[in-house]
Amino acid sequence: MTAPQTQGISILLVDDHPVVRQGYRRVLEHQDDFHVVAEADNAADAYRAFKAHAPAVVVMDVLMPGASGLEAVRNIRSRSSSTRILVFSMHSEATQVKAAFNAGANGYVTKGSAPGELIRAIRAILRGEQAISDDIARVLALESLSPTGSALDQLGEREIEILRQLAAGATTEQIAANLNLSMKTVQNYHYLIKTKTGMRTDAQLVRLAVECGLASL
Amino acid sequence: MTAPQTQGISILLVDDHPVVRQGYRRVLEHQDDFHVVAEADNAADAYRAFKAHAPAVVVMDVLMPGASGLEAVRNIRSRSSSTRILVFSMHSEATQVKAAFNAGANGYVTKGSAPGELIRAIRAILRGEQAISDDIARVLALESLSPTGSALDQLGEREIEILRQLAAGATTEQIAANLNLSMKTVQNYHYLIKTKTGMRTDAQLVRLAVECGLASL
DNA sequence: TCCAGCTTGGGAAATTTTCCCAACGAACCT
DNA sequence: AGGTTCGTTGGGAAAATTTCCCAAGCTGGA
Repeated sequence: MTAPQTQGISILLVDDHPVVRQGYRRVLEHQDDFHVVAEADNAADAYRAFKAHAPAVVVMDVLMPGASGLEAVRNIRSRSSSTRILVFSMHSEATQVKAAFNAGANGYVTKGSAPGELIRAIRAILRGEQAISDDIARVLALESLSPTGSALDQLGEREIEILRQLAAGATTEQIAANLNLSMKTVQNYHYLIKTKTGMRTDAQLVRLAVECGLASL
Repeated sequence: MTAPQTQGISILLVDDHPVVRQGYRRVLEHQDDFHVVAEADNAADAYRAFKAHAPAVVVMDVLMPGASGLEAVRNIRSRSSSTRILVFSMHSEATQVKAAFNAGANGYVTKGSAPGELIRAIRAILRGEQAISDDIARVLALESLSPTGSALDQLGEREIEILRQLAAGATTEQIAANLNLSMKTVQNYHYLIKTKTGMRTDAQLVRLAVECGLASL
């Protein structure tokens, strides 16, 4: 079940854009000891390819249609704790990065990074380190300086779930039905979420939810 | 001011992600007569590179930080009507595609397209045709079948502007101040927009605005 | 045990939403 | 010209929601 080490480092490459995969494949195979053994363009195929090839490293874009890439990261991590998973993404928000590491990623590199950073990150996670690209490091560093963590830290589980559904477009009535609550309770949560987060309009709440990775689109 | 034809087809490649540019460069230069003469990673540099190299074709990602890529398309088009501009984008929404063509693009290909489609599109626009990738064709075809065009088609200018500001997170009061209207008028627009678009919550309005390219994130 | 914090909801005033309506001007058609 | 449509701007009034205060049950920790 562990990856073969005899002929270099086996890599599974996951991205939904063929051209982007070509770019990464080229960058990766420029390293003599790297070998892309499989590609996938969605989360389900990624998991299948992982089981079939048991690669030493999974390089994955978390932004894919259908099932979330983070879902795939979680699945892979639950199956193998030794596989190194490097996430690359368009996003450099701290919440996105944390979500990736929570899901089991070993590294996080933005798509804007230079090719060399990707290589360095892979070598780092192969040594057992955690790797992030320079721009991510800057974002996280700045965030750690600010007294306010993620806006979600101040919210309870129930509040987060209601914020998620609000951002998804659900009405108060639908949320109440979904969670078996009275509309009154949902209204109170709605208000509480706004005051706690300092958002004044529902539109701002949606943007917050998206920033925090609670909602997409 | 026109591109030299003697040594093949000169191409300017614009994308903010270095690795993505590498992927495209590889695909493009696999064609003997294609030659990438310059790259740029933002709208301003793209315009500068265009003026410096006068490429026959500009291949550009419209989704870039800072100034919109569409802005750059407009600038280039206003300077040269003979330059062929191929837009590629993550998005396949009809409104995005129309916006690109309105800005002066000759073709539109999604990043999810196979490399061959990109090549075909470039050859097509070089012949003076308009080119779109298969998935875009499907989206536009379906849209032309449905009686409802884009959700924005049914909205007036003022309504669109108010929707934009709502989605951006502005309060009724702020919008009224921004547009020199009474709050009552803004409220009426807000309601009218919801009924016209069939959206029930403000969160759904935000999602609609994002889908239509009125707002980001 | 007691406190703190999450969860759940009632109550009531303040505010907004909802839908009705009217008026003005511009564009368009005849 | 005259008429019609449509976008824009707002008033009014009932309905609904938001806002804020309060309380009770529950859980986990000091």
